[in-house]
Amino acid sequence: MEKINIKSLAEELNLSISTVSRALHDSYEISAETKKRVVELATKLNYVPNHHASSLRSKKSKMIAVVIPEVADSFFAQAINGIESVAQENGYHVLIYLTHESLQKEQAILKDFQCGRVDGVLMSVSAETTGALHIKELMAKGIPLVFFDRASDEVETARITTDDLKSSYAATQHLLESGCQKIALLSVSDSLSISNERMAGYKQALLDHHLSFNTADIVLCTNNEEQNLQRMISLLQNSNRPDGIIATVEKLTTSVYLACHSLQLSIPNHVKVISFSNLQSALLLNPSLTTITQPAFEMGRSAATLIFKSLKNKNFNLKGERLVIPSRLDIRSSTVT
Amino acid sequence: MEKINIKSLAEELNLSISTVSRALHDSYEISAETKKRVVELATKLNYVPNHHASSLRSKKSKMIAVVIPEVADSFFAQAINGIESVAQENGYHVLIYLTHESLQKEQAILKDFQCGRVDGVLMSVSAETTGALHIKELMAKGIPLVFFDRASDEVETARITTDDLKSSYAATQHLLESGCQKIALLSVSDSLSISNERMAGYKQALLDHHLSFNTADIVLCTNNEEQNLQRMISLLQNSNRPDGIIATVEKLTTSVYLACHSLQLSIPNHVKVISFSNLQSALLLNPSLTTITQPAFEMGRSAATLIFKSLKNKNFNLKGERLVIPSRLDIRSSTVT
DNA sequence: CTGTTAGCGCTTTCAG
DNA sequence: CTGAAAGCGCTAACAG
Repeated sequence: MEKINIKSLAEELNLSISTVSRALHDSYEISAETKKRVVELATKLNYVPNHHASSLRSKKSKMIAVVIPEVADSFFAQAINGIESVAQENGYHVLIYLTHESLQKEQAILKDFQCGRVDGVLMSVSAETTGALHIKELMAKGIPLVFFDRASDEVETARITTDDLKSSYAATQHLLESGCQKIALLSVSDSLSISNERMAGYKQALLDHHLSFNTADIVLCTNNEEQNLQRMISLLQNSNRPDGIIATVEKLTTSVYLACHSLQLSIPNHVKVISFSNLQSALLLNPSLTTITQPAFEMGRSAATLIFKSLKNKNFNLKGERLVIPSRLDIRSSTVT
Repeated sequence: MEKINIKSLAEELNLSISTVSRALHDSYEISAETKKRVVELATKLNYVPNHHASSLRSKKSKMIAVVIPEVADSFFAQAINGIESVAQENGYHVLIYLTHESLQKEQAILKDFQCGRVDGVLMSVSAETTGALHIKELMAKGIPLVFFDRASDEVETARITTDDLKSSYAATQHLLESGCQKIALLSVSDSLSISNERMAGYKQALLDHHLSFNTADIVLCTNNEEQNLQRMISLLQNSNRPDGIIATVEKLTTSVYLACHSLQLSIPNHVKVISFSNLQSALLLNPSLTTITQPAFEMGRSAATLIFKSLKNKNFNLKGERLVIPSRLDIRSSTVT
């Protein structure tokens, strides 16, 4: 079977290549008659346009990139769902890149975008990221970028976040009102704005309840599960151990649970736990864990919508965009050993 | 700033375009000296190759597509993680497509690949999929395709699965040995091979325990959560209700839980539940749910590895490849109301 | 070891 | 309303 492209279509129809191209793009300057003939032959011959050629020529790839730390976390899984659904509606394709929280990888990935591989980028920065030159460089090339969840403070562009400060305030308050005396906060970064917000809400709640804030109660965790578990254990086997814990990232909750298990501590009898989270089904199944449920799907949709808006409407400015989508405090309280 | 490409590099260095191209590709027929000069200037000027041009010319996109029903499910989230990690190691890029269990979408997506958008495809077919012409057509164009988890029986190509029959046999057996008299199986499809396997293991276990198998105990669920919940409720409020349930798909577990909750049934006292699943952290936190934990990450890695093997080694035949990665029965048994 | 040349398939002025 | 022609940036014969 001979390969079929607009050239072969043109020959078959005794039209010029450009006419066929225009007809397929439904250009206004082509007669209805011709359009019909072209489209009919195209479908008959099962013509599929070569996207590489059109991208090369038109400088538009019809692709967006999603750059995230990991997709293991169900937050990002759902965010991808939201992003992909909007992309499909807009005829765009979605590339996924995982940084595994490494700045170096993040840089390499963004650098590759400079050649126009994608038309826009949705990004959640890695915990390791401090500088922002790689991001700025990319944007300087005219590629729009939207942050979702984790943003860099050094870059002026749209960001979709949750009400991190408010929700961690609410979480802390809830624990205090449930009788907790000593609340620990588990964090993954001291540079991410999102971590700082969550920390700020926590501190503010303590202050408003006339409690002193103790640096030792903030546990900075890493990407190393083993190590995190050890930290949880030493935190909880301390005679002066916390009776409330807020995990600012879903997966840290596992470490807490494991630590409690090995120390024979009961949740929530000995320790009350609140986790920032997004496990739809699973946490629903779990009777012991109060969660701050983040609107991952909505955040994904919003971020994608914004990118496409800026892609369609060239003079649309992303800089001012700040969308805050509220999360939900889901209180659950059965007992678990 | 003037745009920089291999042509501008060539001019700057007084070399020909092809020499520069070859130098950047580390071709053996270029002197070390020249290579060094080229690479140095390239990095100095921050040269980023235009991937659309090279794809067009070389007919290789260095991209693979992952086509899955949804990513909400943590199985696919982890599979993506596995796939992306292998892709990164091999210098490939990953496109994600969601079919939302719709055959029509699946067809449209695969059709677009025919123009060479991607070099290979990893796929888990949608529950709705019956025919396989769209898949065969794609493969006829020389695009390698590997199934993971959900395969089509009508297509001869590599498939990565778990030991579905064995694990559902084990699950059923476990319930029987725990004293269950009447076990229901929740399924999502009666055409997917994976569903059939799981059903077969279930039936076999019943037979081996000299129990009769009752068609009414197999509940076919859909993509509609509301509807599924209703079915669970009518299943469980029946006087002759099952005392054991196997959910062949993670998210059906939610419906079971909700139904039990509204009917005030305790898990596992009134009903023992086993779920095919892959929630790392969350189910770990859940004390009541025995799971068949699927090796999602490994399956993703294996599928990707296979694709790259076939991409590198053109005469590598995928047809015979059948990789079965064992899942794990994780028994948990605390009580939940 | 290096250069010349001919496109990949498509878009897009510019002419009619 | 349609056609001719010039490339997008890169690769890969082929020639030296």
